[in-house]
Amino acid sequence: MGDTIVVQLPLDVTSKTAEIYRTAASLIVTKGFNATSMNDIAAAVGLTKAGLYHYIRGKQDLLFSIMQFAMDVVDCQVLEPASQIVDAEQRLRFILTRHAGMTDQVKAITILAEEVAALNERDRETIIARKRQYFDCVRNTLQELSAEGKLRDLDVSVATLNLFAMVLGLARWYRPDGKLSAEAIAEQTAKLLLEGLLRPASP
Amino acid sequence: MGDTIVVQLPLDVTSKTAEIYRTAASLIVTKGFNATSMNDIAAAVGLTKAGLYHYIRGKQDLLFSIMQFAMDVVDCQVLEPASQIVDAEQRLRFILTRHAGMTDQVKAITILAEEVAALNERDRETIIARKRQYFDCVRNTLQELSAEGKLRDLDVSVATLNLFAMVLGLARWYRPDGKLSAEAIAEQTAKLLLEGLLRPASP
DNA sequence: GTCTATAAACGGATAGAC
DNA sequence: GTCTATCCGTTTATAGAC
Repeated sequence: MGDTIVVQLPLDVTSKTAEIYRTAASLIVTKGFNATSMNDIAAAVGLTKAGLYHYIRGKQDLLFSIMQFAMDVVDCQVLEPASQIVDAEQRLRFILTRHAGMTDQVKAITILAEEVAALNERDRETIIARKRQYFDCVRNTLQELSAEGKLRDLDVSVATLNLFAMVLGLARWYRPDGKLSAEAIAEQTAKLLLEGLLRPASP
Repeated sequence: MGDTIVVQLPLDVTSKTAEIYRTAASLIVTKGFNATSMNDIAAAVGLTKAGLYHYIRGKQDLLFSIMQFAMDVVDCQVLEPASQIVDAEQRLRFILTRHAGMTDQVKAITILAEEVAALNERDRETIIARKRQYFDCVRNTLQELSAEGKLRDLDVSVATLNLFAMVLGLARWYRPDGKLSAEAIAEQTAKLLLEGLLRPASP
């Protein structure tokens, strides 16, 4: 349970572009997309605004790229491994702890949750479709648990949305300098959710 | 349990200013504060930008007023009645259902949670202080429950933050035209949280 | 690749007529 | 109270030199 997450990144982390994405993501998380200017981003990576434009097509495009990157991470770190777990309860446990445990490392996931409104229509559809895959995975898992009689008497869709609200909320208030480690918080959150969702083992 | 919430508003709802607050709040919730221009707000209330300035001092001031209004509602609809409930478990139940049940009516509460960064320093301190009162009320309630042995083995602070994430998240995804009523969703959410937080009754 | 300079548009806010 | 017109700062984005 205390195993380190080895993030197999779907992008060359050493490239300048990747550095720009990471820096921009960090700024956007703290200030919000619209309050973050290209000047801010350029300065943070040690460039002028014009220099920055050598690497990216525009601000909209930058946001979309960051979100695609975040979805890539979710896909290969959570969704793909989860899909290979046959037992629904184990799968849910894995998704919760894995996602919660990633929050301090991959800030871009917060952007995925909060800045969809800033995308243009075409890009928004793409991102929403990818997010829906994640949502459906969790929703189907709860559905399975319900069929197995393991779920409490809850509406599956509402429970899924509630679950996401709590897990995505982590990135908002978590501070690396707090008294609890990211792993400890992830475990606490997973515990609270699992107790709330699952019937107590009876036999 | 199915009783209607009679909102004793701390502001004259019929005034033009109140209409501006409501309209602006609605826009800010969907587009975000920085992406909402004074032009957008003016047009939505049927005025020009200059006309709008007859009613409000500026954009920053508008945001602060909306947040103060939202906190007034929370105070007199949730916090004040809750403080008169002596039993901690009953108090928690009340806070959860009451807050969750308000989400479709008072959109401004979402702004309270998401746009604090857009405030100037002085106003931000005021709002954060008022929010802390709410947070502390819930935190103390969980603390009491813990002392009574009714709480599961959870970190009280983390549990409180998790609780707020889920409850505040409601306003983000709730749609009035969905298949479940606001009350039903509020009940579901409260149930999930209470089962997750409290030990099962043993005797 | 990175810079200076600048275009073009938009934002918040105000002056002053009616 | 509401308007037209305008000021001024900021923003995204580009042109073109080095």
